[in-house]
Amino acid sequence: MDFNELAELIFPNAKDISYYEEKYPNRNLPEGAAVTRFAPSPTGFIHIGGLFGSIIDRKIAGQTDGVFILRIEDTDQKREIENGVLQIVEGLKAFDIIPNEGVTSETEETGNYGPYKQSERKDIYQAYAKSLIKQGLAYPCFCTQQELEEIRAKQEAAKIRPGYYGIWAKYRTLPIDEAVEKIKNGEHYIIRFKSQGREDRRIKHKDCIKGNIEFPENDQDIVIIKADGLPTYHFAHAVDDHLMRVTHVIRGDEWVSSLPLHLELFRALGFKPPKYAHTATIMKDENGSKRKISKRKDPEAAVSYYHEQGIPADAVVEYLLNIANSSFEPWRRSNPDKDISEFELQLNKMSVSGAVFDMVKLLDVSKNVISKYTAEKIYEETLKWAIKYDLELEKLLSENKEYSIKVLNIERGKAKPRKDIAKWSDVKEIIKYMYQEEYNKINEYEFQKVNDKEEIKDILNSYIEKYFDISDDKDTWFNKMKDLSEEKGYAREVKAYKQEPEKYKGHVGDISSVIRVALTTKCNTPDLYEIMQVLGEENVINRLKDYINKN
RNA sequence: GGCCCCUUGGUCAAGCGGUUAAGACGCAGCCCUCUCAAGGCUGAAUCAUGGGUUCGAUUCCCGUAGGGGUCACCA
Repeated sequence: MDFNELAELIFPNAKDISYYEEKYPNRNLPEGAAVTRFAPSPTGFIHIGGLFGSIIDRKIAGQTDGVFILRIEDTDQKREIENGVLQIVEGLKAFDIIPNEGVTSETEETGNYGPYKQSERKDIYQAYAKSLIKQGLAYPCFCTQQELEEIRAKQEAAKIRPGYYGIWAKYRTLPIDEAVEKIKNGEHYIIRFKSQGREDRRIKHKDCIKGNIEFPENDQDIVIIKADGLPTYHFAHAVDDHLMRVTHVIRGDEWVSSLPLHLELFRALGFKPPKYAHTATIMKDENGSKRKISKRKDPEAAVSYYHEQGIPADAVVEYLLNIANSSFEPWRRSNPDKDISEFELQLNKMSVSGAVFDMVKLLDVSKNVISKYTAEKIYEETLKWAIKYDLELEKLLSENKEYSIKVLNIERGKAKPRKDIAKWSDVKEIIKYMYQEEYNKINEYEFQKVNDKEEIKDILNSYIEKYFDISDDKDTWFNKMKDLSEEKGYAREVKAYKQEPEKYKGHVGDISSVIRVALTTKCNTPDLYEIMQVLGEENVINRLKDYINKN
């Protein structure tokens, strides 16, 4: 009996690996083109960290004219959820991340290096496992769960490194004949890698982000094929990334500790290892201390949170890009209108330690992103959001499309656009009073400095009678405000008032505030002149008279 | 506990042996022909710690502390 026969017995139908090597040839890509992949498990909605990684993947591939693959790692069937793949595909699409190759829906995919779901690649993994067995680099292990636990218990008692390695690897030296006999007897087994590594030797590696790292060699005989015939992550990683001709493996830094294993696996399989880029974990600040952002504890860990809040996908992407390369922000500043695909991301400029997720900063980024949108776009996006999350707003917007766009256009579309919307859920509060039926519902007027009812009514009456003319241009309009101020004993200029406050009842700002509040109920609004223009002559007069009559 | 990584203001960070230690968010104040959102200006605020090396360390080396990751037939 020899390794060949053992391999045949275990995987009688597996093809020779040369079949796959030919089927998935080297890619014909320009020099320097990067092939990247995002390889999530279909276990739920996309996590902010997953989104972060996929943005990096997309960019690195995109800026080198390479290929970005979406592969599904569904080798743990216990953890799978229904529609898991679709959630990933749609989740990425919402952030405008479209892979060039790989899975495109629950059942479809595109590209010549598939299948892109690991559960459909069983034959491939087995072929490579068989090849390893033939070379004496893998072997069947018949340990039961209980035996494994016993080994661990002994190791713990003796205070030595736990694991399946060296003398603890019970079946690594089992004579082939005995292994064959056990298999023929129907004993359960899995396939382990026969590590050639030694713990007292060290290996060096250069990570694209972390730089030089050094650690002891791997000597664990890890499982490569599980009892269900599917591979473990480590084995699938080596086989898939080799066969898909991936050049850059970009993944979270929880994987760095398995680098020695992966490197050894690539060598044993005769593969050229890819470049690795281990990205720092996004953290959450909790009472002053950092911890990994958690799907369970932190709502903002799930990308669905941003949809619910109405934070535009562009903004989230820009914020994340900011965390990825701090040079993004100055770039954006000097290229306010360029597409982010023109920004060149550098892996070696990425932070090695995890950044605390900063919602306040995200909102600031978002505010800037939105300020560049047209009123039409804001209308469309807000409506889309409202359809899902605020039916009242949805009604308001869809019943008054033209008018709403005018409202949203106040102080917009110029060199210094208004920056008061950070998320779609802000919009309602900001524009509400511009709609008559909503205005009617509000009974609180936020009068501040001038709050005597008779004084207010007097100012409003005079304004309607002597000064208001909707066809005035802005300068004329404002001069009339000043005239009104003067008439009522208020300073024409704020400065004049500040110099001699005892001479006046207030200043022109106080007068405009009275009109502003009567018109909008609010003391803080965008430009009053523009508001009046959008409201129109009739509405302005009605609202002012309404106030006078009601009070 | 073993192994690996990390440590510049409240947060994101630039820096890569000699700097008044950038910038952004946030905060405070002032300015801006009406409030607010902006915008402009100004300000408070940082090199975890102890040893080395060096003429000189935020920067290089070692230790300490703190933080993170990882030690599965999960990825």
